[in-house]
Amino acid sequence: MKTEHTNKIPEGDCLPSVLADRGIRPTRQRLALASVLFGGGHKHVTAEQIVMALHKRKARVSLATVYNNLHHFTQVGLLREIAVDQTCTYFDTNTTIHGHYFDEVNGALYDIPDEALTMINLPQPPQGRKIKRVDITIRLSKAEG
Amino acid sequence: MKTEHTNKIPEGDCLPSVLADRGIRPTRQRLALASVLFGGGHKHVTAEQIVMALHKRKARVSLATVYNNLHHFTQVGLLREIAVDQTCTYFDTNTTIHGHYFDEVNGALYDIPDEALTMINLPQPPQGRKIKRVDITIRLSKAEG
DNA sequence: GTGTTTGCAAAGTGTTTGCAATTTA
DNA sequence: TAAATTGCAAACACTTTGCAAACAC
Repeated sequence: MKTEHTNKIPEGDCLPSVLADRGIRPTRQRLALASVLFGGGHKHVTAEQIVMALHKRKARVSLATVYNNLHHFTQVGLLREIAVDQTCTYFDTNTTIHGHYFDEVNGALYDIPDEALTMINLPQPPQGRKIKRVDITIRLSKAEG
Repeated sequence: MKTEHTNKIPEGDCLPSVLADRGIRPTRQRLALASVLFGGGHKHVTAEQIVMALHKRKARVSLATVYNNLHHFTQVGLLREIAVDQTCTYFDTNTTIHGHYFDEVNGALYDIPDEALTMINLPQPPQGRKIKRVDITIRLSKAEG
């Protein structure tokens, strides 16, 4: 039997198996991280936000470990990196192709509803290359007037 | 004979007026910068590349001044910033909405032809916000065998 | 002359890395 | 016990800033 990598990630006791299925050792730090990330609903998070969330739960995980594992999770397809701007890296628990609004006024990042944006003719990659990721970001600023 | 494109920024003696039109003082450094940026065809550049290009032309402009003026030019609409990834900021002399390929193999950044990618239903911005910028980036990696 | 701009070097920011101690299987 | 993982602090790369000197008008 082969594990299905659906977009839905189970909660609670299932968390260790989420990691195990991808060949990742379920350490205390990783379980805490997974619980914050996959504990309910999709999220857009920065490393900093993760550390704060962990701290609130009294789970001490160093910033370096958070970074290492966010990248580790990304490599195995549990997360998707989002290029919003150069000052800060966001990770998205929704790994499907979809766009984001980035609100410059308050730094908020949220999904563009699928029905609000349609792309057709996603182009073929050039020779010898494959599409690794598609980033679509609509930056918002304060409407004047 | 070559026909000049219409939405190109004029060269030579016209450069000072490009700046003057936007209320920017045409200093030696800014003219050199404008000449590299707008000297022919649209370009995607980093601050580092600009400094190297200027150096080749024996025009000494400090990195700080290049950064300051790239942002200054962006503010007045001569350039558009592109969020490719967090390690480096690109500026585009083509300020219209269009997508980019970013080739992770060699760091190259180039336009997606208009006909290769079509977006319909560009969404309305939420209440109190306006769309400041649309970033569409397709990241390419090596196609494995 | 007056306000703007420049350039240097220092400071800042988010991220990555080296390595000894710890933990997992 | 062997290999993987963690955490700290130092290193990093890119960008911004403070300020005196130079420049544009």
